[in-house]
Amino acid sequence: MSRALESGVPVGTRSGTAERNTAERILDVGERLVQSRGYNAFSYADVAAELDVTKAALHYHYAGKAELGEALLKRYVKRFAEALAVIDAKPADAPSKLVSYAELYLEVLRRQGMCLCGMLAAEIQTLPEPMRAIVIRFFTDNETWLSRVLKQGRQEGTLHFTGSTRETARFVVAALEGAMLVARPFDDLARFRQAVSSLIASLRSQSPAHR
Amino acid sequence: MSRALESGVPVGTRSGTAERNTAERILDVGERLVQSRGYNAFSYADVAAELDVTKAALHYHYAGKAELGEALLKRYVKRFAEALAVIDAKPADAPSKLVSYAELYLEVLRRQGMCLCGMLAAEIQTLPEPMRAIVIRFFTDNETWLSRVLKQGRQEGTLHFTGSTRETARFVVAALEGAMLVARPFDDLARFRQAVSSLIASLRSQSPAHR
DNA sequence: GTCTATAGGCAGATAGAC
DNA sequence: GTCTATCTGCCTATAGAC
Repeated sequence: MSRALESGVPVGTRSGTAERNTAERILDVGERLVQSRGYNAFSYADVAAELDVTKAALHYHYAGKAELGEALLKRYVKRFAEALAVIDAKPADAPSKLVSYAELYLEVLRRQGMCLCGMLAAEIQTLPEPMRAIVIRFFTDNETWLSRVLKQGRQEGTLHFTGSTRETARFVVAALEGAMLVARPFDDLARFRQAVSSLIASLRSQSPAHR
Repeated sequence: MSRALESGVPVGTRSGTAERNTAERILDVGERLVQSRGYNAFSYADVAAELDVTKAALHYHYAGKAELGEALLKRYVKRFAEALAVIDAKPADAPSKLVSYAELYLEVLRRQGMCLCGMLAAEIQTLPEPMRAIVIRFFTDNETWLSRVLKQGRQEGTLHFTGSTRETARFVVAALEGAMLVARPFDDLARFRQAVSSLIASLRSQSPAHR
């Protein structure tokens, strides 16, 4: 399911001569830069240099930095939702789905990146309003998806937790985002994997009250 | 213990006429700005305007932005360590210590801020090397402290977890940093508190293998 | 210690030619 | 669609007066 998070090339959007839509390639570079350096530490000049075009060309495709940020954020959120749909398509128990879910994050981390929305969450106070709204939406959508998985796990008897499914879903999102955040300074994938193991193990274990 | 994280005024460092050391007040403002906006989104001009001095005055106290960043980071780490010492000073069971620990984060969040090192972790790729080293040190020190608390909890029988204490300590740090990160876009303290509840509840519950 | 003044660079953005 | 040229503004930083 990691495919869905990579830079897909929809055949129907190929232009006549260009190898790829410039608009799309701008998003690719911008997304990677924001994920590695942050929204406030990347510039039109960075993107332009990497694509070997001028800043003016970027402004043709995206009016300003705010619009570019909004566009790449929208695409990221859409792709993430598609990745979740892929997980849903295949029947699996709840713990397996959680592992698949964590692997989406792992794929991003592998490319030295932070979850785009996790990065933007840190910078939230400096973002244009439209971007803020999408970041918030990303988290609530993830919580909703996880709530369903957790509910399934509770019914299956494969997962055990004391709080509500919504509350626990929020905890899962927080734990994974935090695991990425902390793993990056150490440049250590193992740190992230261990955190995922601890998280899933804690959701498999049972409360003393239930014994 | 939240006191230790606020702007203390060491009496011995008062100057003759000034109400406070300017150097210290610069750190206060800089710290708050980095915690709310990030290292890359705050400037000497911001700090100068807030203190009603010129940028040149700031350069007298801290040669450049990198030195200012390093100084406020060092102070933050030192204060955090002091706060942990305060928790240690009073005998308490492991779960209580975890609650006290989480309250350190809550105090920061109350002021609309992100954990300074969590914020800098997001921006890690753009930071000067000396700052990176201190951020990493912050996390390892926290893990070491938490490892002791978790070990205590295991011995007391108040905490249960399958992985090693070090591994679980890393999970706790990740979960708390992530809970702050995600709570901020929602501007919702309750979100953070719920995540803490879920975390501590999951550490109190027992693995099926132990039943 | 703090100021004024200024340097030099890069940011985001626009006009208009091709 | 992409370019050159340019604008305005803010950034970090420094020199030198007080």
